[in-house]
Amino acid sequence: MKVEVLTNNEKRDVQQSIIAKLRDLIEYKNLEPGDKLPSERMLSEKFGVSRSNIREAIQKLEFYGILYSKPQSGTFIAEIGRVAMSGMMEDILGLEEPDFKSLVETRILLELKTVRLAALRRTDEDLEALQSALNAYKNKVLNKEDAVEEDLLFHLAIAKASKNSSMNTFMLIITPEIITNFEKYHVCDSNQSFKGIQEHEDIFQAIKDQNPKRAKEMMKIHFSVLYQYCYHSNN
Amino acid sequence: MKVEVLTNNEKRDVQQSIIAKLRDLIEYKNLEPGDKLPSERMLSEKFGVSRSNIREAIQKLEFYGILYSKPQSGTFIAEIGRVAMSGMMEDILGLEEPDFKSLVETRILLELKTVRLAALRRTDEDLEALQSALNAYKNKVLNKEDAVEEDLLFHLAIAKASKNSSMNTFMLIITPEIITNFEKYHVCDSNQSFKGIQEHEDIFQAIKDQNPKRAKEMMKIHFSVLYQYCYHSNN
DNA sequence: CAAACCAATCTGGTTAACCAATTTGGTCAA
DNA sequence: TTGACCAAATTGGTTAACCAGATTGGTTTG
Repeated sequence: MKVEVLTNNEKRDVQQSIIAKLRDLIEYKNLEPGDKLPSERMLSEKFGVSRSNIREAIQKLEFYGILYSKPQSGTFIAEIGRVAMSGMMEDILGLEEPDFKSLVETRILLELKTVRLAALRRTDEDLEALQSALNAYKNKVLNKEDAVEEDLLFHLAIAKASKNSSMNTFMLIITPEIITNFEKYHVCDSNQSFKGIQEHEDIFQAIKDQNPKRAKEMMKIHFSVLYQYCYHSNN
Repeated sequence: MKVEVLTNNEKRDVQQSIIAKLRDLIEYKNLEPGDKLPSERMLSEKFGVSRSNIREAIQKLEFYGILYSKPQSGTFIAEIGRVAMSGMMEDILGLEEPDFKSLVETRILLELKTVRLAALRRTDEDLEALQSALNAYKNKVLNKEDAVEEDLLFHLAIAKASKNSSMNTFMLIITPEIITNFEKYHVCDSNQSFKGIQEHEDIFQAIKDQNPKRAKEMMKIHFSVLYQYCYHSNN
């Protein structure tokens, strides 16, 4: 068979079309929660794509909890109901790549919460991790070096101390995108300033004092520059 | 070669150990951003695991933006710096499966924001989608049928109207988990009540009126039961 | 007649073979 | 000496073959 190399975008389109076909199939066959999907081989033949493509599409739907696979048995529709499944598939198909504004907006939302939770729930261990992350950041800034990474690790340490694994995961997901865009748009320049040190120390102190309100307040100040960028830029 | 069938947990452990080994390798070899990783074949031999396992681990690190693969060329370390990379890998290794409390906490946080953004940014199209989701929900409740799915789709429609693709994605990620747990712990019983209809209509009206403050307020009321469950239960 | 049993078949998961684009090291001509 | 050029090796991606467990339909046995 002719093998062709696809770009990432083409690959995504193929996957999206498979998901759409799966949705149609489920609708057409009136498959209900718990029902078994046709085998991967059959689907690959029916849709005219490779089994790998089918598997990847199924894995994506498994990630969103819509399907689940049992080894040596089959792939099944999760117990979330036909209506919800159909609607969710539609949403997944309509998902766009997040733009920078969405990322920043989400980061601010998450961090104003994680810092509050961290102040409430931090253990002494968390405090040590935060302290060392803060020190690493300070050293870099005082040496006038680029400190974006250390800045970021401090914020991730806060997410970890929040004891909320969902938010922690989401922070990890958006973080690299944020870094890339920061470097692209040179948003981070202000973070190299000495002002950042004081803000970070204020946040750390509030978490140490277990003062959630002040922690959130200090984080808000820390984000004020970002806020402006997010809501007054044309990007 | 002997083929063995692994459980999901065993598979996860293998992947985690590969990620840890990759971290050690990068540390040991002092690989920097932009550097090329050894080839998949070499790594699979070095670590004593199959190439598939290596590929999956690499794909996970690609998902978090730590690595990137160029076809017919190699896998490279992303431009996020050694320190950030090492720290993020550590965080990824330490990630736990989200507990129900984390999920609910995150959902509330997200939805109080998306409903506000939806009120600010909704188009007439969004309004139509919201209206039809609301109608589907009302019909189900009035027929005394289970309406968890329709409830959920209404909330997803709000996320979509918020025009923030990150939050929309995150809502889609946590939604199935939430449903599953709702059914397990029977949290949703209250949603079948007629009270839910009024609350949903209030939220819808606030979005229609483009009144973000009221929209958030109404959502808060809608979540008050959930709030209690989240912060006063022992689970 | 029902239940236990068994072999053929089907399934998702895994491994191995293959493909084409890219690197790379060396060669040869200008 | 240098730069264009080429063929062989390397690489991630893709396809095909294979594996062991699960399912299933029919058969046998009590």
